[in-house]
Amino acid sequence: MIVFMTSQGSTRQPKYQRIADALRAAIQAGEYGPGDRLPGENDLMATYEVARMTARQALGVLQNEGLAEARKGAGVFVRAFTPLRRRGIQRLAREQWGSGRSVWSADSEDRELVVDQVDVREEEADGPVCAALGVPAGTQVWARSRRFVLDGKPVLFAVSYLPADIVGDSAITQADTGPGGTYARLAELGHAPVHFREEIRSRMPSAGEAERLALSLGTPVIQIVRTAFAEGGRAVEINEMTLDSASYVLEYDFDA
Amino acid sequence: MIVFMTSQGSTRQPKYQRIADALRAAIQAGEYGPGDRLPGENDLMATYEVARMTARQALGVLQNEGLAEARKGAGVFVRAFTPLRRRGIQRLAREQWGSGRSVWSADSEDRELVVDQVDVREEEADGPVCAALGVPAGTQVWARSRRFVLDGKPVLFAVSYLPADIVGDSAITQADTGPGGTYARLAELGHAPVHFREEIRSRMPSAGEAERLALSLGTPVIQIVRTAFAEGGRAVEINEMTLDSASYVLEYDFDA
DNA sequence: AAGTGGTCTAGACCACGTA
DNA sequence: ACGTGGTCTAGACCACTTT
Repeated sequence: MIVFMTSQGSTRQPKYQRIADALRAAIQAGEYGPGDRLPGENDLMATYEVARMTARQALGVLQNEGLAEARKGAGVFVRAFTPLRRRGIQRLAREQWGSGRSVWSADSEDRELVVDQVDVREEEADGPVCAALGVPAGTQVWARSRRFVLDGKPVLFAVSYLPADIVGDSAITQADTGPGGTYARLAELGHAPVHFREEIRSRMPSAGEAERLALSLGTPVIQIVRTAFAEGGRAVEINEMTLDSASYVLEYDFDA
Repeated sequence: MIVFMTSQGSTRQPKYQRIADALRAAIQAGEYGPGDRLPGENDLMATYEVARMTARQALGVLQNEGLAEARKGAGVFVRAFTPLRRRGIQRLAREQWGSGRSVWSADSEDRELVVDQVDVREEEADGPVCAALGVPAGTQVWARSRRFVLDGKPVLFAVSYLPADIVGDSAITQADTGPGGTYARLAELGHAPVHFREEIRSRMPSAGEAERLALSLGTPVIQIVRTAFAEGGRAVEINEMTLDSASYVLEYDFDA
């Protein structure tokens, strides 16, 4: 006689969840450390007497939680995390860019940082950018995009928009903006940023974002939209950044 | 003659991805608006001539991206977003809690906010909490946990820890901390917070977190760990918050 | 060459929401 | 009552990595 044991059989949880729970518990108990290989589909099929698709689903749960990572032909492995600390307020202090240092140098001490996929062009601003900059629809802006790769792992990409009428033909229109970066140049042009606003969201990446940041399954992105304001309240830059959430901890320090 | 078309057949993309791409494009083109029902498993099986599991996988992609949401017995629907704006710095200004208002009232103007699952207890602090508070291992702390439900949707839960020796038997040990909340009480006790640090991470929720916040698939959580410092630099509170990323936009305003 | 995960089929029963 | 998504089986071929 065949007993067809559905999920109701002895517990009310689906099998794949119970398998995922067991693996998750083993990871958190330290039985599998960062980088270790987990039991694969075939192991789980044997151990738990389930079909391939069910074992697969269990491993899928852990990947979607960001706990594990599959490598084709090799196995499923426990993920390791070593996030960067991004000090939101200090890194933008006038002393940073005033002294000729890059804002980014504050985030990645003694790690190899490569800037990648640089693109600088003049274009017509779209709706949301116009709204954020407070300029009429169709205004010309300079759009600067680039990607940051740390120790071989892409961690962030960013596009910043500046109204064309204030950047003129300064180094902001070049790939290399020179010492102190965009903000130092804006200061020379008489539009030094005096105030910043950062908006933070988190969501799952689109397929394109996942590829550009080499994200594994179960990794959200953090989106930061920064507006820089000059004296008088005019918005002089919008910077739209997309970060690998596994690579970053954001920090904001402020007084009551 | 049967042509067995594998993923290599005419394109190099898997079928389920092509189906997901088509649906995603239709959503972004506005063919399906927020709340609309997408074609279901049976529709996709017929339209694309695939097996149930393949149609399912395609719909799974959209859910994991946070674009769609399945309702058992009903269908798969396009998700709608209307995030709250949480002004990280202004909401903690002394005037907020100094004037007897709750810090939370700043986030949710004219929406129905319910505080839920309140639990206040004295306990021994664990490792990470001790490190963050700068107290020796095993120190007694008060742990205050609660959940916030906005218009029927849980949006956040938080646990805050305060060293037992400074809260004494003040209202901080009660479910209701009184006008101005914990920070106003700390001020009365001579430990008014003068400085805050917020650390922000994002990741996929555990199963427990997903349930407590009623998160659908493909929704990350944002974790904020706030440390409040009194005059002299002593940490007087750690607040560990877990937010539904679909319900929040964080904002930080500061000067250069 | 052997083993791994990735994709896919063609069935099945279930719990649930809606009509 | 019916259609929906949720779970599950028992096979199969593929591309990939490792040995």
